[in-house]
Amino acid sequence: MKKTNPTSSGAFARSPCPVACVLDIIGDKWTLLVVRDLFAGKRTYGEFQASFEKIPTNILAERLKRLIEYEIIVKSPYQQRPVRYEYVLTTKGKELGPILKAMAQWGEKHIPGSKAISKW
Amino acid sequence: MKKTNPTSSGAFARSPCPVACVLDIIGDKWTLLVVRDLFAGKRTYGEFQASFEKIPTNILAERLKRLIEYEIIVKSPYQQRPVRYEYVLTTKGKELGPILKAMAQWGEKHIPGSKAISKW
DNA sequence: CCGGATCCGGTCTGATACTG
DNA sequence: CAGTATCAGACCGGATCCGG
Repeated sequence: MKKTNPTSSGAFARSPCPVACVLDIIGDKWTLLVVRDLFAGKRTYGEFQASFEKIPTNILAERLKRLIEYEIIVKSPYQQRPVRYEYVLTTKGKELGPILKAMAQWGEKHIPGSKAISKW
Repeated sequence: MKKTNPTSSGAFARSPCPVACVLDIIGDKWTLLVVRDLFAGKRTYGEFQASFEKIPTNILAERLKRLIEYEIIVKSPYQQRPVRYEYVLTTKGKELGPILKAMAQWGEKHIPGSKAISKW
């Protein structure tokens, strides 16, 4: 088993452009939304699912795997019987903050009605 | 005829989160790549197509339309007989610069081998 | 119940061919 | 050169199913 290649990830892997490479990792509708939730303090599968945008469960599971592979988050049990997992941003993951911040600022300025959680 | 709904755009339009709204506009593999090219000085359809990542022609045409709708770029003829068009960033479009810059910085730091064009 | 895996129809992508 | 048309296959998203 090699790839299963979710979200056509890897297409730009050899691009010399860092923007293209980054888009290969986070360039889809859902990934950054999960990262946003992590910045907002959410940590569990259920919390991600409960977000306003209603990410489908299979997509969420896939994106979490991807984020782990890229070492943007780590998964660890925080409770036994029943076992529960939490997802936490790594240092590398936290450094995505400026991207989210830039997006939020652009959105707040150009999309009426949007209001940031200002927690990046 | 209303829909054609490219790239499932509009799904997050009513989200209160600016990040989600922005991802609705630029949250796909190709859109920001075109914007990147614009920042890099490219202006014509052919120049976008010639980029390293080889965007499919139908996708390019669709994304350009979207960017025009969102007033991120404008299209105008710069030559007659034969007529030639150029695409130029609006002020709103240029303000996407910080997002690209943040992505480029993250990419340069975390993806070995990538080198920015440093022109944001 | 919670955290996911699986199934499946419909939509979108992307390669190629075609047109002005 | 600047797109439009076409079409198979990949992917999304909703529903459902399953293990602990």
